[in-house]
Amino acid sequence: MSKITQDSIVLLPWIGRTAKFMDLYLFDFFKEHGIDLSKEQFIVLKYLNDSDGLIQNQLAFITNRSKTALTRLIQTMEKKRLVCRKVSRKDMRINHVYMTEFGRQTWERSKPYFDEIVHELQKGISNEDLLIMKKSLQQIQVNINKKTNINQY
Amino acid sequence: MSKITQDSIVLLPWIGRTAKFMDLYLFDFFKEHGIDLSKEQFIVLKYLNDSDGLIQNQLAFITNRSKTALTRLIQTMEKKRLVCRKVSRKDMRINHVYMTEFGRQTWERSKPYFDEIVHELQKGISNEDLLIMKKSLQQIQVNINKKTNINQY
DNA sequence: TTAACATAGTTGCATGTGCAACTATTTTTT
DNA sequence: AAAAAATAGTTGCACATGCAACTATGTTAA
Repeated sequence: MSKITQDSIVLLPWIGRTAKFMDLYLFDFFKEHGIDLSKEQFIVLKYLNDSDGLIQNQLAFITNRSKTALTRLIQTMEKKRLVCRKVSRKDMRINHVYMTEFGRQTWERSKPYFDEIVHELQKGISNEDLLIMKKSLQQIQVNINKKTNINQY
Repeated sequence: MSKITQDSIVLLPWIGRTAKFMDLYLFDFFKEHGIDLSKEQFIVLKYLNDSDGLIQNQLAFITNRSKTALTRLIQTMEKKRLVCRKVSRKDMRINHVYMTEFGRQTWERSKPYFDEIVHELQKGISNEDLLIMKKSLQQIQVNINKKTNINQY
């Protein structure tokens, strides 16, 4: 006689677990093909490819992370020679982030693999369901944002 | 004339972002109510509440993490006096993990808040869509498992 | 029985995350 | 002009994660 309410379905753990698995899979897949790149680093390259020279704050904002996390991410990427930082001459507080030649090459090599994985992981899910899922994920984010501001942008 | 294919919808980043936001929100919500507990720690308490004295390997398996990650997680929780470890007398390689009294209290205090958050975050999503989402997330995990074994269980 | 293998857990190293507090710089206010 | 406030980025601290290599213990095979 148990009543089936909406709350019988608890998505929270499923989403986290799936995200973790996807990240690992992506990382390993890149590695298998000789690309040393995490999902986060890939995303940074993606944005820099669209508009090179973004400042750290902007990058933090559009990639949804704290400025601290971004600082460290860029540090790591700088060590790997994927990007480099340059202080703005107009405002010495600001750092612009640029792709290196190696960064651009890495981006171009990795992009097809990324697309392949996206395709692979979404196999067996109808287009309709994918849309529902995206819509629902957005709804969850709306629900969260109603309550708090996540980052210290 | 762009063809709308299944691949036009790229869920991968959405899932990761949503998961991150949810974790943060949960952590902050607990904190607001005087509970110092991460999502990961909460989940460990959940399993220990169901069957106290699980061994580390089992805990790693059912919580989907590497034994390394679990070792560190338990270390942190031991520092906080949420759990304690006891070496098995039958097999000295094995550690059993037990809830402390404080751990049990913390679990019981946090559970209602967790349920509240689940309810809160899923607001505005129909039961039907939640089911579709769960099914799709499972499908993604199946797709990944077809390719690799994620952890060193 | 001793050598080989298997298992449980830990440690070093690398990655990613956020908050609070801090420095440096620029802008605004008084 | 000097003081106050805002802004960009960094650093210390804490947490979480995985892989490879390692220790200790237990089991199995030669």
